[in-house]
Amino acid sequence: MSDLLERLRGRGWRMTAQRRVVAEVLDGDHVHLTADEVHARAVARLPEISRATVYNTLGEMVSLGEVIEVATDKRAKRYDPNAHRPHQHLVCARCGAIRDVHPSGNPLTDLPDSERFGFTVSDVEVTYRGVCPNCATA
Amino acid sequence: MSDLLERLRGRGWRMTAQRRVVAEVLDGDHVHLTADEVHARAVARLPEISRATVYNTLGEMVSLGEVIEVATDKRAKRYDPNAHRPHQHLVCARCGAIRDVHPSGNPLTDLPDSERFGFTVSDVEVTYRGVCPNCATA
DNA sequence: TCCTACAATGGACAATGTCTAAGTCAAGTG
DNA sequence: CACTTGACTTAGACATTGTCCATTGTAGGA
Repeated sequence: MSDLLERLRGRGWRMTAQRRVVAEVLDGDHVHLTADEVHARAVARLPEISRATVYNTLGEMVSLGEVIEVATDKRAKRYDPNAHRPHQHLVCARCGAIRDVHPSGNPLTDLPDSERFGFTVSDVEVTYRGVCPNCATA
Repeated sequence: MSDLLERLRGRGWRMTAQRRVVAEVLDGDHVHLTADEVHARAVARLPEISRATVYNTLGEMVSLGEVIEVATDKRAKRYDPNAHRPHQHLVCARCGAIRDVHPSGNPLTDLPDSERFGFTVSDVEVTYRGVCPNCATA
């Protein structure tokens, strides 16, 4: 369990009911919700919360570096509260389930200079795809 | 230079003016256009072509395995005609330029069994991010 | 040349995300 | 504790990207 809300408080982030609810529904391990899913869950706790606020709040948490935006599916962006430890993602091609994974080694070193085209490479994002145990038996 | 049009013909794909134009504007190395960009370029050659046709045609080329869908930016999908050789992508964080790159080793082997959660992992997609030479000097 | 199944069209619709103007409130100040 | 102010929230219009469908057109075989 991470502690998204605590991390945000610790940064002197102005706290409101809306922001607290967004942080609460997003927190946890292997959590990768779309903005709409976050909104749906937030509404369950705070019916007046608007879509715009959810989008704004998620965007700010990303800017603060406390939440990561991931593009594991090609439709909506997903939000991952587990920003305190570098990790990659493993996605089920059938049901879309997502797990956080930690590959051995540093994928950055796999890119030789001759393949860098003069870029200053600073980051790498890896998405593994496969079939989860649940879908494999079905 | 790939030869997208030839590959498609070779598969007995029914050829029309629209399909030919889409294949032509998409062909080349380090080409990663969005559907809208493809449409804009196609219209320049064949003004009557509709958006739906471009989407359909791109979707079919992907189904045939002759074009790859990539999600390097988090907005629109991009289409890469270089499907005949496995490769990854290097993206400039400032201008969005995209290069095809070939990391050493197989990224799949970097994921230990203990991190596979019982999945049958079959594929991996890697996006390197950095700043291109052009943007670095500006 | 004619047929017919497949392809293209255009416009409505859907999903996701952004923006704005006006109202509301958290938190520091006195 | 009330006041003030700038930041936050709201609702809904708008923008972008993508999908669907009924109709019209056409590639390619008979």
